[in-house]
Amino acid sequence: MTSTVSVGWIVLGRMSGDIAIAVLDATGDETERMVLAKADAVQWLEERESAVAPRWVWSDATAWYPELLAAGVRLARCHDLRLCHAILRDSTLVTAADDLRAATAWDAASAQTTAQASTLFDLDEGSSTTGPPSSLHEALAEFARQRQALAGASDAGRLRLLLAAESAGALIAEEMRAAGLPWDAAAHDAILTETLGIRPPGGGPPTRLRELAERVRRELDDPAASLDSQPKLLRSLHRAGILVESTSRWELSEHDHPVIAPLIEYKKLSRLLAANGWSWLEEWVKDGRFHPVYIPGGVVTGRWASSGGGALQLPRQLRAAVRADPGWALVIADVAQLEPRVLAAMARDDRLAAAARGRDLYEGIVDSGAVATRSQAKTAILGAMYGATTGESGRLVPKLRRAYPQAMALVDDAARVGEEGGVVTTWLGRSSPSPSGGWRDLQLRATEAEASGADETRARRWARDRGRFTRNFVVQGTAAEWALAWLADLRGRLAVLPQISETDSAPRSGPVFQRSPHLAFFLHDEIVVHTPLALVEEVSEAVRASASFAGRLLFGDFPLDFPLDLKVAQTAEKA
DNA sequence: AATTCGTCCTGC
DNA sequence: TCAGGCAGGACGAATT
Repeated sequence: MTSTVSVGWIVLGRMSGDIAIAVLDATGDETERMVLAKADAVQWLEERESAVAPRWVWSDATAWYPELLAAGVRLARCHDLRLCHAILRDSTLVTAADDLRAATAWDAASAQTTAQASTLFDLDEGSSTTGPPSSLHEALAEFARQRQALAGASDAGRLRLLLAAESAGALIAEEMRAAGLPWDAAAHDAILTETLGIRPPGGGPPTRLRELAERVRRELDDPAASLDSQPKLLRSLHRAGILVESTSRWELSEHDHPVIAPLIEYKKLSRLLAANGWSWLEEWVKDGRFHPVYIPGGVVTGRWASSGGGALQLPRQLRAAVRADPGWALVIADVAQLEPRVLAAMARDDRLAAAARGRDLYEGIVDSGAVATRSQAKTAILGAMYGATTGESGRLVPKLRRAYPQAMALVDDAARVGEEGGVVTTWLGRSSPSPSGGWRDLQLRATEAEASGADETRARRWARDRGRFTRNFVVQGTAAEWALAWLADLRGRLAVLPQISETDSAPRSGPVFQRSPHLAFFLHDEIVVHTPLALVEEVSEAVRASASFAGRLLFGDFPLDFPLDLKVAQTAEKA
């Protein structure tokens, strides 16, 4: 993320099994071009990486980096043309984006996403139709378009930070996928057995789950009741006199009937079995690692998405199965109340920043006198960021508006822009999508003289919906940028910590993830680092330093801290 | 038979 | 423990 003086870019492209390479100097002029066989290219890259550490320019990290990682090569910096294209194409900070928008081939999904769907027909051809263009020619053309767009941008500095952070994220996502999250299958199995009961050898539901199902059927006085089909269960409930409209937990719990408690418990357990039961364990945990697929920029706001294994929805209950290797530890850190802190900084709201000083932002709001209790503060803040209008949250938001007018003006403005069909932009320059054609049509129709009342009502509702989206977009998106900066800086700090081969007698060979501290998990505002025990202190310090760096990188000297909740988890030695 | 839709629950 | 934002995954039901 730091600026460099003379090191330029090296652009990579594929050419029928070989690698085509163009070296650009710091001003972007091409100084050298060559074609190398794949095997030679890996060595050449490794040599250039250690000699000059250029910013590697490639079409798509998912198409290039896994192979390099498998060969033991890690790169410090890249420019991911696919991800950067998406940002620049839509950013309101880019004044001339016509050329980028015309280059629609770069709107393609990542090679990896498409490859998963078509492994059966994978012909391993560079010219395949999946992913963005992979030739050197196309990469150079797109890179030129992107630099052109940046040159004319109204706040190129911020956009450059965003592109660097997004690209670093692309590297980190592949590295974390390759490294995996240390996962103790035996511990997971023990949790399942403890919660769900014993699996019958002949198959079928585990004992506790089956007992619960029988109890539910007994209480319903319906021996054949189907508990796994929503409509059928609903009918059974109605027959038993429980007049719910849905089978969701919150509605069930409003009723008083002996079937409710076991039914809710049944649904909870059956959910665990279906989502993260033994078959999940078998499918996703190999050799003590959970290998999720992360998708940087997979969410419109810039948050990461994931694909496969539900990596971002791991139930808290299973966190105990995340265990460091023997002789290693996990450093687990999350940011307390990231989004409201980001909002305070974006809005330069000194009063909200003052409330955020110290550990707990919600207590700070209570201390300022805006609301009476911590839970009210939390409800009010969430309501402010999500656009709540009703209930307790809707009643509390006005109090917040009086206490923190600057912060509230920022989200209120974002909502108004969205309602009017406009586009909002995060701190570093990621813009929200434009409203759909259908949305625009409806708003237009509703303003015409002969518009029906129904149209007007619907138009107003859609407008409010979009307002809530853009209101949340600026905060969630900027929080995602903060988190990316945190990750990217941390990765750099971890890279310069010693490998255990230098302090220990471990073998030098093998994947780099077996020798040094590495990121193992990331979830919006939480990171997990897997590290040799000897480096726990250094890693913890790096995690904190990076958080504070991220705050300064985005918000300069605005007085706001981002306190971490940091834990070290070490696997107990077995005697 | 295959695909899409709806519901519910998990995470932030 | 709902309202109010962003997601993914499972599974049954509806649709083609």
